[in-house]
Order: sequence, then structure tokens, then C-alpha cells
Amino acid sequence: MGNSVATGFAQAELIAVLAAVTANEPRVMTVQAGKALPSGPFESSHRSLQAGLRDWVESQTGHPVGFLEQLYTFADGDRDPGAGTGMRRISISYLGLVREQAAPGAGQPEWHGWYEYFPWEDRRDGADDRAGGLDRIAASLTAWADSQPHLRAERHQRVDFTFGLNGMDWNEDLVLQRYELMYEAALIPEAGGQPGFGQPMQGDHRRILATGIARLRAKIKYRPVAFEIMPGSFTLLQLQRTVEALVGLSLHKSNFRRQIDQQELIEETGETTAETRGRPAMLFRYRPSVLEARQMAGTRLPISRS
Amino acid sequence: MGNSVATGFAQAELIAVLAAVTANEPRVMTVQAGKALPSGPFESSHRSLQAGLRDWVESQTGHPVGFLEQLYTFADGDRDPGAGTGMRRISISYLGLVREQAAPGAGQPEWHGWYEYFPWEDRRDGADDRAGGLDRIAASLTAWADSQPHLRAERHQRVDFTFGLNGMDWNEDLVLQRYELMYEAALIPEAGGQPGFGQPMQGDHRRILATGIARLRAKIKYRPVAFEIMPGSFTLLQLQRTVEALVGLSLHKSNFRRQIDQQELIEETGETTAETRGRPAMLFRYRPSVLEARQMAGTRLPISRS
DNA sequence: TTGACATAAACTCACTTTGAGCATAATCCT
DNA sequence: AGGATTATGCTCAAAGTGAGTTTATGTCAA
Repeated sequence: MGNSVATGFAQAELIAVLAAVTANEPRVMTVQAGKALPSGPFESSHRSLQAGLRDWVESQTGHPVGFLEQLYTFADGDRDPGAGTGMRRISISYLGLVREQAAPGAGQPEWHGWYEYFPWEDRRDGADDRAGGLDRIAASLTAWADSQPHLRAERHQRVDFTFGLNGMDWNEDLVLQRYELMYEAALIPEAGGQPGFGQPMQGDHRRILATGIARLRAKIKYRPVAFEIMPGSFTLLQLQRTVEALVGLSLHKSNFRRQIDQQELIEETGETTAETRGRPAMLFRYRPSVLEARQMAGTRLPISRS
Repeated sequence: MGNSVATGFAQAELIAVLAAVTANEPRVMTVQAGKALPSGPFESSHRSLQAGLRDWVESQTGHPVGFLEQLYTFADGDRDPGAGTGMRRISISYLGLVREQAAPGAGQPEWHGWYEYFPWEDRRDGADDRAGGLDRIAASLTAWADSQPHLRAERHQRVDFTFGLNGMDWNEDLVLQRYELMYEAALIPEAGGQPGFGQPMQGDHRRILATGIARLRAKIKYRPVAFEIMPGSFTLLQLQRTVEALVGLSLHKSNFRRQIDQQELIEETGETTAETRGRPAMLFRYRPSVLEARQMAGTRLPISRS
């Protein structure tokens, strides 16, 4: 760096993590029979990264992208062994939210449930525990921790914290950390490890997906992103189920409702819906007016107001 | 994207926002007499983006970088008109925290107080209000809002929210939004606007700096990053002054202390310091042991624990 | 028609976390 | 010794959260 005006050429590629929720299941857009995330070269014709990706996604899905945010930029060598051609590849990844999945048609991209790739990340009450395989993961990680006596204590602590074992709480945001830990412990085929824990993907696409899930789970707590994925009007339970799908946890019903309406993010449409059984629910819509004001929630700093 | 295996070549560049705090003033490393952030081409010799930047920074500052995180990746065309050469430039920016500033020596990079670039971002009690010029900014923005009758209400709302005017609270995290708004209103020389509001920088470096400040201010609330900037042992007041410098606000003393010690991030060294006047303060050190466990704070989701 | 079921929506209550300020302790300076 | 000055401890009300309970309003099946 500094004053050198040397090389620095690279091949630039965009990679998209596009998420939608259908039937209370979060899905991600894929190509190659679910083995890869959609990607392609960054063309000079694009006005900007964001705009180029937005255009492309909308033409592919037929739906507007409500939310689009840069995730991370990787250079191969970060992990992917890559080629030794001297020319580096730079991958710029994005997270986007789509309202509905496109009707399946010829040449349309496929959508896969994201818990197919990370079964252990689904900890909702209904979720099949054997599918998640937390027990098997815990056993493998324990063996890994014990295999190096001088690192044992440190590794055990890390495993317990990351996976919420031995009295620690499960933290739904640690998606990437869990994946990286399993990668280190060679439980991930992409790292040359044993298969059996979720569907693998090409290259480091599964890691990018983990990054996207983690970002979305963190964001949903302080910014109203869930609405970008909901239809125009919805019941409170539908909203709750969507959030639960994304964070992979079951939520407390009345507290969830209280939280939503004290944020004043939604308003009644006046209609009700005759879902299945039970008392019909009121329908709500998102209030975009307050969007900006509530966009950023709040600090946790003890500010002195004098 | 999709199946095309076309061009996508670009020139890759790294840009660093390196922050330190000296004498209760946050500083950023610059080149070219404070008119630019340090940057340079991304060399193929670097193992990875992160590693390459870390090596470089440590050789330049003479101090290890405690914290280094990717900020954002820009392609020119996002704003910078750039050249029409067909070859795009991609800038990958990083935020790093350094413990002390390097002793000024020949060829050493300079450090500048970051409020020279954003005087209005310093709202600590001592801060000179005329330097910030919030009144002048508010006046200019009001004129800008009024200049388009059909956008007036919307613009006023946005101005009030972003700058904490007319009854709204100041939100210290909105550094980038404030800069972008002033940019739109042509108060920023980089956009061809009037000078007079903070020192300008080359290209969009001031915007990158704003992104870095915003990220750091947001992060400091839920992750113990302030310690990466502190010396090995410190008093609680020193810690508070450092945080105040970064967030640009004065904090409530006893509540700040309570918050710190209930997080159990620090421990007494047993020593005390004879600062200037007053009762000597106990010295503390950071407890790296709990680092991982406290690394990620907490959710705000109403989880059902059944 | 009626009652069993299912879901919605409102309300309660104990407990924890915050914002704000006051009280006391230990130094230095004059 | 007495005042100034900073550190540290304590209190208290208000707001926010976790966990339930109660009441309302519909469908479905006997």
C-alpha cells in the first residue's frame, strides 16, 4: 500500500443470498440443483454493485427485492484454495429479501429450505431433533476437543458457548461461528471432513449462506426487516411464524404481540381472516410512515441528559 | 450472472479506517496531509484480505491491530464518477482499532482528530457548539427542505429525525445518514457543494470514514471493542472518557460504572493511580477470559422457554 | 342446536433493567 | 485544618420483560 501504484487486478464476482419464507419455512435461491448460490461476474455495465444486483435479481425472480444489503467480500485464499494463476478472484456477497418465491417455471431458479444446509439451526418446538442431530454434533465436537490434551479446556469452553451446551444458552445469532467450529473439527465435507451434517455446497457457498442467515437473525432484532418478506396484509400469528422461521426459535405469543405493537410498526386493515379454525384474526399492514423513525432502535448507553 | 462466464475484471484496492484515541480525542490515520485515508492496491501476494491489511498496518503504525473488521466494498459508479475506461475499480474498506498512535517520525503517517472532518458529530458537554455548527447546518437543511414544496414535509421529517431536531432525540449512530443528507443538500464540497462544514477529503474518503465511525459507535454498545483501544490498565474514568470520545456524547458516571461491572469484563489490578487531584482511582484491566462468552450480548426476542 | 375445540386478544404480576441523583470516602492544595 | 476534587457506593422510581391467565369469537362434528 502506501505509494505503490502496482498491480492489484482481480476478477470480481457477485454472489447473492436471496431469502424468502414460504409455508413457515425459510428458503434460499439456488442454482445447480441446490449445490450453489446464484452468482456471476460483475459487469462494467452495472451502474453500481447494488443497482446491478437488484436489476438482476428482479428479472430472475419476478418480484421486487425489498431489502438488499452487502454481506461480505472474500478474496480466495481466505479459504478457497483457488487457482495459482496470479489473478485473484474477489467475491462480493449480498443478502436480499424477497416477498414470495417465483412460480416454478422453465429455467426458473430453484429454492431450497435453508435448514437443509444447517439442520441444527432449526430449534423451533416442532423441529425434528434427530434431523438437527445436535447430539451427534456434540459428540463429535467433544471427541475433537479431547483429541488435543493441551487445548482441551479451551475447546470445550468454545464448544459449549457456541452450541449452548452444559448450561449455556443457545444463541441463535452464532450461525457462522457454529459452522466455522464444525469446519475446524472436520465435520464439514467442504473441508474434507465427514459428510452427514447438512447438505454441502460448492466452494464456500455454505459459509456465505451461514453469514447471510447470521446477519438476518441479528438484524431482525433491531430493524423491521421481517416485513420485507411478508405479504401486504397478514395476521399477527403469521408474522410471528415468519420471524420464528428465520430465527429458528419458538417465541412467546403474547410478549411477541406486545413487542410488535408498542413499536407501532403496524396498523389494522379493518378486515379479518377466516384462517382455519378458531376465532378469526385481525389483519394488519405495515406502516411505512414510521419506518424511518423506527429504523434504528436504540442505544444501550447510559447517556447523561443534563 | 447465471451461466455467463464473461469479463468481470476490476482493479482492487484496500482502504483503511484506523482509529485510536489519544488525550480523549478520537483520531484517524491519514495520508496526504489529512486529505486521504491510507489505501493501496490489493496484492496477489497477500494470503487474504484481512491478513494482508493487518501486516501492512502493523508495519506502518508499529503497534498491533487489536480489532480489524471489513466495512464495505464500493465500486466506483456508486458515487465517484470514475473513469470510463471499462475497467472498474473496487474499493474494499476496513475498520481497525489501534492502541496508541505511533510516535511521529519521518515518513510516518499522520493522525487527525476525526471531528475535524465531522465537527457536528461531537456532542460531548465540553464540545464547542459553534465548531459543530449544528445551527448553521439546521438552517441550511431547512432551506433545502423548503426549496421543493412537494417534498417539504418528507424532507423536514427526515432532517428532524436524522439530526435530532424539533423534539426528536439525537441518535449518535446515524453518522453516515447525516453525511449523506448533507451531501444531498449540497453542503459538502465533495459533492460540489459549499465548503464550511468540516474538512473535506479526497474522493469519497470522508464517506468511508463516516461509515467507519458509524460502525464503531454501533458496535461499542454490544461488544467490548473499547478495550482494544485502551492501554493495559486504566481507571474507570479513563474508560468512560474513551467511550465518550468515540460516541461523541457525555455519559452518566455511575450508570456507566454499573453497566461495566455487571458485564464482568474487567477486574481490579490491585493498584491505584494518583492522577491529578481527588481520591486516587483503582486501576482495572480487561479480562480476556470472559471475552468469548460476553462477545455477543443478547437478543431482544421474546423467546418461549418451555 | 349444542358443546368441544381452537385461536385471538386483553390483562395481570413478579422481576429485572434503566435513568437520575444523593451520600460517603480518600486524596491534594493552601 | 479545611476546602476542593475525584472515586465509589447506594437508593428509588419508572420502564421494560418473562410467563401466565382470562375472556372473546369463531369452526366443526355429533
